Amino acid sequence: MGRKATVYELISNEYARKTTLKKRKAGLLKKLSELTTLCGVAACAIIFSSYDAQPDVWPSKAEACQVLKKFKSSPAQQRGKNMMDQTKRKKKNRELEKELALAETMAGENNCDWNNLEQLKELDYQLQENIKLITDKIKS
Amino acid sequence: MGRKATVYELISNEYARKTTLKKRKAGLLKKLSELTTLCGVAACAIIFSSYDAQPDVWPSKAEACQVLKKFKSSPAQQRGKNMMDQTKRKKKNRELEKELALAETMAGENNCDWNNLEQLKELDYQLQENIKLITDKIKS
DNA sequence: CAGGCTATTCTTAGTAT
DNA sequence: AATACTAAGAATAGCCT
Repeated sequence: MGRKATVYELISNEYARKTTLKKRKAGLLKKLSELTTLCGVAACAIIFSSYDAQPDVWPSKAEACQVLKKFKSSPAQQRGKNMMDQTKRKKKNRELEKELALAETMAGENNCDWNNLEQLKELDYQLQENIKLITDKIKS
Repeated sequence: MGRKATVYELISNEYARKTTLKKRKAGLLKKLSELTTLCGVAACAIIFSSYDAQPDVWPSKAEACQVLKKFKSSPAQQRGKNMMDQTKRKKKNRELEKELALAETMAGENNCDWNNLEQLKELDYQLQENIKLITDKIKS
């Protein structure tokens, strides 16, 4: 009973690996949810597993709404800080390019099958749609 | 010493909130790292906090490389499953549009300041670059 | 294969430096 | 603010059903 010390390498037994993935994925979601609630931040996680064609994306839309409502109801002054920080932020854009490049890394590692490409395109489509939405709101 | 029972709501004290954010962010990163190592999946997390103009993006590029190397070295048959699943996957694309829309949710909740817009644009730029990279690799 | 159990390991709130 | 400590709380590996 109980548990052995965990060895941090790929679990060789497929059933054990799948079970652990399921359990830990749930644990991670809970932690993410707690973090957003306790600290008033917005967060998401994406997991590309071999078992599902589509990545698991968290949080659910409903949870995201809840998190962002709380974010909105927090003192406006706090959120305002970021907007006053644009100059400093712009200077960081070049560094950001390097940091944000998860997808680039995937490409660099030759992990370039159609599945990944489609996922990237889908993400890009979503992003562009939302950029439009936000731009329209700011204009109006 | 030790700890009290945790109440899962926004921590009112700013210092405590910031400290908890730091600790739990580190814990989450560790969990994410363990998950990818133990289960052979690729994963990332993004946290938009009020304290930093830019979101924290995980894993680091170095860690992503390591994860994806392991992913590559896993049996090709397993990765191949996804590629045979394209038809089913395409049917899921409409559902995916709803699931992936974290950014859309942010827009829908009127959380539409320039900071978010710039972040989305930056992400989109990265995605488009990587779509180009992958497309080129597939063509060649 | 999914769900429950529990000993054990792991995480972390509060505190001190 | 960053780091270290530690007891109490939380997550989970291996089992069992």
